[in-house]
Amino acid sequence: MIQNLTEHDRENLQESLAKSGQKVTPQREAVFTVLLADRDHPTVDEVFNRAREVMPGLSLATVYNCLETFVGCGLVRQVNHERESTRYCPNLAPHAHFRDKETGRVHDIELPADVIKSLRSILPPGFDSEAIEISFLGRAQGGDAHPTL
Amino acid sequence: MIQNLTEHDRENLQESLAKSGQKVTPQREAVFTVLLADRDHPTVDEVFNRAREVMPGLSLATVYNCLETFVGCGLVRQVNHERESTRYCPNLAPHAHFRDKETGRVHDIELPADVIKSLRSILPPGFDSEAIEISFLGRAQGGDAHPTL
DNA sequence: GGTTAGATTTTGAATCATTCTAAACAGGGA
DNA sequence: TCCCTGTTTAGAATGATTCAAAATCTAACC
Repeated sequence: MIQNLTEHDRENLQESLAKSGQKVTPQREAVFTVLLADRDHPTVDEVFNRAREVMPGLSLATVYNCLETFVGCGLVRQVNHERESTRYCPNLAPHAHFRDKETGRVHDIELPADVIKSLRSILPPGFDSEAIEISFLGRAQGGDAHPTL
Repeated sequence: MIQNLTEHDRENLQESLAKSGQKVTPQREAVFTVLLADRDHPTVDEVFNRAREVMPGLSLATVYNCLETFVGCGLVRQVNHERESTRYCPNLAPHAHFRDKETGRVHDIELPADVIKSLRSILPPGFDSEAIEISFLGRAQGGDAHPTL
């Protein structure tokens, strides 16, 4: 059941693309819609399959292209775990990831500003960090206690 | 210039392997020696090339095997950045990684216990974490201010 | 309406790190 | 010596991702 984009999301898409001189296309809209529909950090393949349901002619390469474009204009983040397939996450707020060893599912963990600050403070002088990535590996009980948002 | 293992390192190798019922072999010793010689987080290929200098017949598959074995018995850690080749790190103390955007080099950053604790504390109840991975991305000035340990 | 330029999409081939497979090898007991 | 088991080896296979080139689309201009 893939809903259409809300007015707000569509504008967000259109503006973010415009900022880097790019346009909204039906494919990009479809891929973006899929990402927002289920925030379960899908792989490219999962996005591809879901988007196909609504746009059967869509090609895998296009999904790669769209996702790369979105990452480029800051609409989504990549999530990697070791060398497994890259996953995609439309949550823009600063957050860490928790990967469940058993299920492989990735959960978002809110990241308070003071924790970020204390992390940055461990860098010796001369190290300028633009981005921090934090991921936990372990077991999450009661899977849905903290929905995968 | 690849030195031999120190008495201490050799014992460490031998004991760690023994714990999981495995033996020291010339290949494992060579690979381990390479890892300790330059702690610059080499890729498998780099390890392979360095180890070849001292053991010309060594095969790439064996390097993969050795490194996997070492990871399995806790002698080394894998370091991943996005989907680039996996790198290997013989630093066992808890530490974060800082990846220099320009050079691609990875630096170890000491990780104080209290920072680890504050990180663990952001996990909602029900999330049990066994491992945390932290990596910074940015620019490190004066490359060797904090040697790659 | 037709034309052109530029971006976007598509298909299929290519790449590259890693894993797998099956055969050769080594070394320590029986 | 002969097994047994673990290890190494070479090469094939895998799988995610990227690339290349042709096809398509869109918007702007005439």
